[in-house]
Amino acid sequence: MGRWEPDARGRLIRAAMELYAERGFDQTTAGDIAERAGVTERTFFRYFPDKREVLFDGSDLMLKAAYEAIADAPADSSPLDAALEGVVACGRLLEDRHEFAVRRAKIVAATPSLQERELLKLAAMTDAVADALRQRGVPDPSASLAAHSAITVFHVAFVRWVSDDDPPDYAACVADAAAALRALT
Amino acid sequence: MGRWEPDARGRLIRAAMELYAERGFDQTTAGDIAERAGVTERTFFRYFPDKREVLFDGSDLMLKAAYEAIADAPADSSPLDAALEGVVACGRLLEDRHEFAVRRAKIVAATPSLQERELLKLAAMTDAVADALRQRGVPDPSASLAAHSAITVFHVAFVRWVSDDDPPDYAACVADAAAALRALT
DNA sequence: CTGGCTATGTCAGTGACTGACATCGACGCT
DNA sequence: AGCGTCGATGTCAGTCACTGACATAGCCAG
Repeated sequence: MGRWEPDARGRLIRAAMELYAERGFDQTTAGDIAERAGVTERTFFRYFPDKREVLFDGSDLMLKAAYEAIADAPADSSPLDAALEGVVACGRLLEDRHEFAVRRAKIVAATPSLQERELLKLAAMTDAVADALRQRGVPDPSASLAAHSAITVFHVAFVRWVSDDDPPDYAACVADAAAALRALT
Repeated sequence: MGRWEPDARGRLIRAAMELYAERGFDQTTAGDIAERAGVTERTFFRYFPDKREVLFDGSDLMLKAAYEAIADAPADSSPLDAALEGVVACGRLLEDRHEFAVRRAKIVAATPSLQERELLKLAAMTDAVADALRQRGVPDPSASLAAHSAITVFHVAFVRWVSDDDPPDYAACVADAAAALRALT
């Protein structure tokens, strides 16, 4: 593998999480992270296109999971129900990592620049969900609106899941949020 | 006023729009914008905290407009209806400036980094709407979900308003999107 | 016409990111 | 064992976003 220890990527992610939590995102330089991970700043930027992306490593996995879950949803599901299947599938990727998610969420909440990136990832998920719905024959603007609604549910459920002191499981948060959404209209 | 011509801020905004459209956001330096506006790079950063913000000048006006419209909504409106009043109020700030909005939207669509900022502004609007709803006594998670739904409507309506060749008025786009949203459930 | 206030200019510095090039270490081939 | 290749890393120099400290120019009040 590499020149020294294996898993430079993993070491960089852990080092970044530690440093962002200890002194804050803005007070951490790329060089700091690299040093703690035992590599060079240049190597950091070979693994991650920028300082923020290091906190969003598995996000493309969630995209795929959502897309596939929607493709596999029962043919007679409503657009919103199908989209919510995607959200639930994403949730399964999170269940095991509650503590990690909480630590990460605190860092993101403290830094507008990281919130921007998080919102961009959510927008990418929205697009993926909308595409998956169109693939099932759902026309616009229903596809787009159902996608936005599903991601809203995902978002609201996620916020509750990481901020509640006594964490219910993520699927329950999603179910509650979805029910509350339907109650709105 | 200033040392030379008045309205440095306006000149900077116009210069930035031109340059971003001509060569793209990434190919434009802050110095380029300042030069075209007849000031120094340093002065640019006195008016705007960063290169992106120059495209989001009136966004806090929309925040206030939304908040106040929701506060003034009829007491018996449903949370979602009240939130949509806020969206309609924002729309009134846009009606006159369709051409500007289209040019701006093209620039934003071409640049992920600007999309991030736009999403952050939408998130700020979501928070403002949710606050306004809570002020009316709407409890969470309904306030949050209604706010997200209203901003979804705003967003979907806006995208249609700036991409349709034959632009209907913004209020109509909002009404259509809201109706489609209700039809989802 | 003088002192103060505000918008601007100047300058030096930090840090994110990039491209070009050198080097190291593992692995396969002979 | 010796050799060549290749991918991961290091080194270096450069651009540009952004910031703090300080100088200066026009304006207005007295």
